[in-house]
Amino acid sequence: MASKSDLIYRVDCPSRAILDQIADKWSVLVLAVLKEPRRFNEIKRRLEGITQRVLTQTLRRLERNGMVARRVLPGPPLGVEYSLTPLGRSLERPFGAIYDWTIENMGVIQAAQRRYDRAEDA
Amino acid sequence: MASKSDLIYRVDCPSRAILDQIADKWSVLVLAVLKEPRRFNEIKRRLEGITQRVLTQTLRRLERNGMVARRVLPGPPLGVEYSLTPLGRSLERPFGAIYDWTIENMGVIQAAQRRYDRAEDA
DNA sequence: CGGGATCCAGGATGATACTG
DNA sequence: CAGTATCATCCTGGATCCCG
Repeated sequence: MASKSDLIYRVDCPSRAILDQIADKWSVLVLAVLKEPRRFNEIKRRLEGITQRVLTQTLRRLERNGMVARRVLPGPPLGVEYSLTPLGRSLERPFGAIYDWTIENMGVIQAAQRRYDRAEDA
Repeated sequence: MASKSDLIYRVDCPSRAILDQIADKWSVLVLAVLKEPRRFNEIKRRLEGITQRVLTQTLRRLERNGMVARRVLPGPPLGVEYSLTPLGRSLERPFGAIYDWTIENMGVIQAAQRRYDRAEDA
């Protein structure tokens, strides 16, 4: 009875690789910040807690995936502006839904965590 | 000019902690599998590539966050069934949107990646 | 069947220093 | 300003063995 079709989410499905790329917290937040085009340090300042290294990596990954465009501003002084591509903009809605869900359900989740942790102690 | 409000996504906002909890690929896939209640090894079989350790951790985390319910089946033989709570079910829509987006845009993304990688070589 | 405990290696991360 | 390079560290995940 255990046929091949039991395996719904196969490892070799490209969607799995893509999920790996986008399903992380910083991508959600970076995409949110880039609703308007911004420069590197602008993004960094708005995402309290991110390090320059991780921000660079995240932006590179998003750029490679075609979700973010990188544009060097005619200088000096040096400047680089990041913005959403059409593909990146198409992610705004689903990612926004996640973020909104998070905000809406913060209270419920924190209550659940307290309940769980209390039960653990016993 | 650089006021405190520039900092949209503060580290101390609980939503950031919650995003940490849910924004990973396995949560998306586990929640998808649990559209119907399933037992541990059923889930594991359907999520090709996940190890038992990681699946356990993911389920525990989802349980702690109040998104998944764990129920020990009257045995023997032993059995444990996992199912979505109402909170978990409320995540189906936004997570499903992410998954659908992934499927729809696989081709575009892979093309972008090839383009990027080719440009890198040069 | 459904895990818990342990060990171990590799990748991610933070801090720091340097550069065009 | 917008990164790259390096190093020490930490944490995750894989593999394995065991138990009720």
